[in-house]
Amino acid sequence: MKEEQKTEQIILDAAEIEFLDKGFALAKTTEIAARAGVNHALLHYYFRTKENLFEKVFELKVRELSESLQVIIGKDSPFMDRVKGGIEAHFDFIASNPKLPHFIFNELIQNPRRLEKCKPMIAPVLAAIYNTMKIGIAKSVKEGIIRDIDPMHLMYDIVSMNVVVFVMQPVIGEVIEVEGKQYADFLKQRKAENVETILSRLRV
Amino acid sequence: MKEEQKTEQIILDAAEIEFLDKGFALAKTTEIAARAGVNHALLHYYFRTKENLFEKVFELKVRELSESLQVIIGKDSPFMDRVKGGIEAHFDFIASNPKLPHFIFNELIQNPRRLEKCKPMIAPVLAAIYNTMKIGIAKSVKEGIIRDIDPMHLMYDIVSMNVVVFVMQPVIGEVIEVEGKQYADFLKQRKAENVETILSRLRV
DNA sequence: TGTTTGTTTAACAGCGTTGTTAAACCCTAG
DNA sequence: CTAGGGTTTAACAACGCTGTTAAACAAACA
Repeated sequence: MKEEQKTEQIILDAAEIEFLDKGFALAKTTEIAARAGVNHALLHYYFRTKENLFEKVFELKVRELSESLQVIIGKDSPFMDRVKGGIEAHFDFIASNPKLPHFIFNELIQNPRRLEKCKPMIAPVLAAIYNTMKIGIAKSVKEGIIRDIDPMHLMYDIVSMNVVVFVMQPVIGEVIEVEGKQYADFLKQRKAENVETILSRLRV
Repeated sequence: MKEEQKTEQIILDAAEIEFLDKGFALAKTTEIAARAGVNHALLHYYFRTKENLFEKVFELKVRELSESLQVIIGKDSPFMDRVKGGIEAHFDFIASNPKLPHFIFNELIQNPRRLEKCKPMIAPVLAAIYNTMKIGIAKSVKEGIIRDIDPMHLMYDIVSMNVVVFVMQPVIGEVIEVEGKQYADFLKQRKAENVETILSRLRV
């Protein structure tokens, strides 16, 4: 009987698409209702305000993006393998959520109140990753496996390389014509390139 | 007598600040007028519409960002030096225009019509850089100075590394407390890290 | 059966923003 | 001195979007 989703969830799903696509400012509640195949009065019946609905979507997405960083750490294995695996996992996550990074940062930049609310969600995640990396790096440096590097910079390196290609894709993809299959190939190359670049940076 | 700028330019300057800060959707013409120290009727007297005013600002900024890529090429000198100099120059440009990349991409993503209009401005610049890089790389590979790399990927590598730190700064800077002097130091480190990472990737 | 819950319809109030207009004003170049 | 362009004031029309409301309706359920 509960085969079809509840209406509330249907609206949330529609909202997610709309918000990720246009951002809070340009998204319209009427459009979300339409996309959900539902009357726009009903949307307000469930969520009362646009802000309300947005927050529900946004918090979920912030959590997802935070967790995506955790995969960079990976499980216990030789350091270089862990880094490689971490970069690839992180890349794959962004690849299946290509609009996520730009969306999150855009909303946080444009609305200080939201940023304030999210601090406590983001800070501990960053701290945890930083510490884990620091330990792994220190150990591997002592073993002479890698060059020394500030964990903060390593994080920036990985995130930079993995995120930018997807943020720029909507623009670059229009400027440089590329077919679907070609783009898939390009992404595969890009993933390899990112891994290789970071590993080169680490190799003694 | 022409010591003070013309009103039109004053409005443009105010608009630039406002648009870069909030983006087209959230910027208010009244706010721009106020910031320009000018009546809001006068703004419309000069530019008629918000869209009009925005386009004037936007085209200028797209040109600036495009040109910033050109510095990556640099002048004639040993390849590794050229790359190093290029990365540093590009980094410095973004450092003094930290909001520019996010602004441009955000507007292009959110408004397909604008993207369409900008294609002819962007495409030739990219093509030119691509070709110059391709030649430089081919030559240096033959000389055994660097490993082979697709010019496209090298471009992505450099831009990724240089841009992300500034895009993320408004958020990360809130999450991780950092004083002014410390931030300046961090940027210096970051620039060195970016150069080192790219050069490591290229070294045989 | 009647009650409740979810849903639609349709109309509308309120708000903020953009863009317009008319009138008066001020400065300065001719 | 005066004519014209730049500028202000103040008011307002128009628009689109958010959020509300009342009434009717459908379906599940007691």
